[in-house]
Amino acid sequence: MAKAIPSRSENYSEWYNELIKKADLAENSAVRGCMVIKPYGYSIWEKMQRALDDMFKETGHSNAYFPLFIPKSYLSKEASHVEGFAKECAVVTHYRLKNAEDGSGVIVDPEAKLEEELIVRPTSETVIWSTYKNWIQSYRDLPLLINQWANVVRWEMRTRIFLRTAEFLWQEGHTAHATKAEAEAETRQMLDVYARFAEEWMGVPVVRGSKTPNERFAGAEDTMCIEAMMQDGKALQAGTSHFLGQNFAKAFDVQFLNKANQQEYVWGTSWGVSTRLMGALIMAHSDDDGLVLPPKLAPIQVVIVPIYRNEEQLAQLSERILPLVKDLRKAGVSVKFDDSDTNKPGWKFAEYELRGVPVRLAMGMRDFENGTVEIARRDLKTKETVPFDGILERIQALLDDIQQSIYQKALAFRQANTFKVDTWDEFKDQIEKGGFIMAHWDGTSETEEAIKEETKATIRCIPFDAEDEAGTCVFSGQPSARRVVFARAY
RNA sequence: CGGGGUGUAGCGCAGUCCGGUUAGCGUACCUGGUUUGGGACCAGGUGGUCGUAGGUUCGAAUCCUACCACCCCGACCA
Repeated sequence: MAKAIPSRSENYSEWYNELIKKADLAENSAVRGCMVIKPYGYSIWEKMQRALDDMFKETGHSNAYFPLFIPKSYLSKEASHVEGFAKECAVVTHYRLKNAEDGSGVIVDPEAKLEEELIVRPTSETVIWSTYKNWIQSYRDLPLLINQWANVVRWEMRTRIFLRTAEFLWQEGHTAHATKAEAEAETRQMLDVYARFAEEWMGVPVVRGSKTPNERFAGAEDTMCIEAMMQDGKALQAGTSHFLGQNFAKAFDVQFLNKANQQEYVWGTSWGVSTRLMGALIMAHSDDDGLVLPPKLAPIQVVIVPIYRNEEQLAQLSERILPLVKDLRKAGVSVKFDDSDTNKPGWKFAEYELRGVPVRLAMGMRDFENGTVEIARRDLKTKETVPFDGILERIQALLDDIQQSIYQKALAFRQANTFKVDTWDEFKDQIEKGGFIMAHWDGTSETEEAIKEETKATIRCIPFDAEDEAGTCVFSGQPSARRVVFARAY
């Protein structure tokens, strides 16, 4: 058991960290808070990118690229925006190094100070809206529907691999519209895209809703989000979509001439998901034996392990297996035939389980003679011996089944850990046990902050699907019309 | 950024308190042989700026100072 990882119940965060290292997803770098995403982890991210990018294109968006550096002055143009980000910005002040005169190494050349400092983007609203000003003159230029795949930097005090890193990868959509209604519809449309991606691709059920004013994006009029529950009962914000109103249009003077020949400010949205989704994927499904990946995002969907004593046996097995490999690839299934003789079958079984490969086939001489093959599924750790004939169809059906099954399991977990709570004592008691708490809230920031202060729980969102239900605030006793989701969050 | 902990071979660790042969163990890796249906076995080997930089000392992994990174708790955080 050379590569065993700690159990979830023993130490959840150590389990998370070790799993990421052992499954070869990523590692910490020499730079504080920054990570190296390793090939196996990056290929999962690439699959996420591909699926999301397709969905963005289907909804009419185009990709573009804006600069990494933002002039300092841009950041101050939208008041609440700068307030939200100022404390965590990396700043470029010089553009040249030189050798120290005492030979001690390289130093920043004091003569190469920048006239105006550059901010490494924490998000790109400012640089993009300053560009949109030049691109938009008429209602005919709208809507402007743009996405960019990029890295951003936020100088976080406390980092956690994938969940909160100083530099992370993401996509950020930035759109401009002629009307408020259109921008609002876009905000909701992209949130729904994220929810569909989380549920159908990642197998992670999410709650859709709006943030409270306290938790809103700096510069937005409404922030919608999807919230997922991790296996320790904590919430993870998995994606956000912001209705920006005319805030950035006004800050960067982006106006257009409407059909009636009148100048109007445009309406904006922005929306993003990041490599944090990798953290969500890991924490939602994986177990004490390692990663559990949904087939739609698994870099290797099927691994085939031959069990042989000598070259002749391997040749025989290969002759039967290789056509299957070819057929699987033709059917769009990513498959690895691991005929390496560097490790024994037992080692390979454990290794591919650690890496979360959804389906494993094993074939030895016993199967070869019986015309059978052993098929195992990662999520349930079950295996059975089945006829080799028809295995292709069986694999495809099993991949579909696993995709559904891990979603259903995560959904059942969330349902079992979501509680309606009506008294403050009950609230304090339940929050210690974890999970989502559905409770009434009086709608004030004061109450929200007081609850956070006392319990570390935040309002994750005001869910769209909450039913109207008259009640009283769990903290203040004031009247409330519907329940909101409280939880401790990452 | 405050409190606590850690940093020694690719990985996991001992040694540090109380300075003193050539810095050790497990695993991985290499070679040969035997093995192969759940992380094989035997034998022989390779691999170390002891986190970095200074200092104390005849002598530093060990003592002192500063810095860097990681982990846990807090503050901060869309």
